[in-house]
Amino acid sequence: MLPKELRLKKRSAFTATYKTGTSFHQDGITMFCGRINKEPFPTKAGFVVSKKIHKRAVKRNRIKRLMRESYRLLVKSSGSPLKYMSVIFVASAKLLNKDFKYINSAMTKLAGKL
RNA sequence: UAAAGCAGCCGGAUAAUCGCGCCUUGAGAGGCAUUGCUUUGAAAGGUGAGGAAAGUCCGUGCAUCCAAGGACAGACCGCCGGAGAAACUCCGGGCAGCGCGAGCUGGCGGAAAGUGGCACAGAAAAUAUACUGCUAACCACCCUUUUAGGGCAGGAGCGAGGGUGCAACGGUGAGGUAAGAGCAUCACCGGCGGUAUCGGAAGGUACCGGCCAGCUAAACCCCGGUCGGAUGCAAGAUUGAAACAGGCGUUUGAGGUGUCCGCCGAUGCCUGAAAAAUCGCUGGAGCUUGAGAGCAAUCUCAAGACAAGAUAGAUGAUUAUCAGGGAAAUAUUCCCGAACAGAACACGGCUUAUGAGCUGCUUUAUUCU
RNA sequence: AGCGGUAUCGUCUAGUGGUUAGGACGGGAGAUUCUCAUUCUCCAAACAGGGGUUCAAUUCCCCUUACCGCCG
Repeated sequence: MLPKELRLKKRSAFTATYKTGTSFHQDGITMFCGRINKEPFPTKAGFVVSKKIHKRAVKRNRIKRLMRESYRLLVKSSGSPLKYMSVIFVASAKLLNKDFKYINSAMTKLAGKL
């Protein structure tokens, strides 16, 4: 789990990030990026796993937690990215029953764009 | 030994590193200000998903609004007794069905108040005798003949047979008769009613009676019982700056309260939204242990502990060892290390999903003593 | 989290205790034409799954599954 200041929380912030439109895709994870950051605040991150992916909450939570843990380790090793104001990671059905290593490699590739 | 039945338990453990939510203590820093208030908060300690948290199928509490009156409608329940706040809940008993048995299952009032339905087949599907059919005892008729014999189904009698169908107006056997029939005949069985008796009741048992009443109420309905209604914690309360919405006086066309009577609604004057924060929010019809009452559900008493409370939503990631399981195989090696599944106001049930096992009691079969 | 609704041929739908489950579009075959279109004839194709009530269930009742909606 991330500390509070690195989490994207408000609904308005989510819709604003989606509107900006820059997005990247890698191995079942889609990354939406918000506006370019003008001040050196750390990027806020949000994680989305839709109900369409799986009906059961346990499996959705598992994907979400793995993505979050991977992002946390990246922040810990290389510092918080500063380029964008916000970033959202959206999972697809491809990630069902995948382990930490698979998701971590995908997240690392995406983080290279930050 | 094998196969079953019932009741119950468990829902992994330990350690290391890196993290998150909440609570307590709170170094330090900032602001107001003058030794108090407030904001932020390093670090430490504590604590952090379930037996179903699920489905939302029932029932409660809690909250707001409407109404607080009457009648009707409506919804739900339905063998008896008990438990429970209540329940499409639980326990015990009865009855019916299933099973060799231990046991299991049951939405289990009324079809003799009324209405409706019962396709196809069948004579007929509910007022049975319209059809087919049986009968020459009786009346009528005919023939032979003489005190009777024969014919004839017109009258009359009969409800037995009619292959159908889920179902045919009690069943089987005997007696009886012209032919027959529950036929004021008989035996056994089924159903109905009465009496006696056992039981707290549902109901059981015995005897007697007349002689029969199809199925369907998860069709309408009847009987008995219960129920203020609506909305649901995104209920709702408080704080909160500006565009825009709510509260108080006058009148009856449309609208609302399940419907009707009855009651609120439309027009003029005064105060406040959304986002956000705090509360609601977890100490409870609760949990554990022991004693007592009861066949049991459950209740009573005593002691003890309380430790999720998030809000884009924490309870995680990686690694090692062990319990445990599987395979090879024999002093070891390899693999797995789970299944169903994640709190969102709380509780009582029901239903559905679920891995590897363990414990106790009981039944049946086989073998041995 | 809470509260509702729907499910019928490939698609859109009708039916509501006894039906050969009807229709339209689409598909296939044939006829008409020199060929195609149009038109005509014929054919195939469905009651979401499981259990119960009933003589009989797409229909009535219960459970499950899938989909959709409301509420900020």
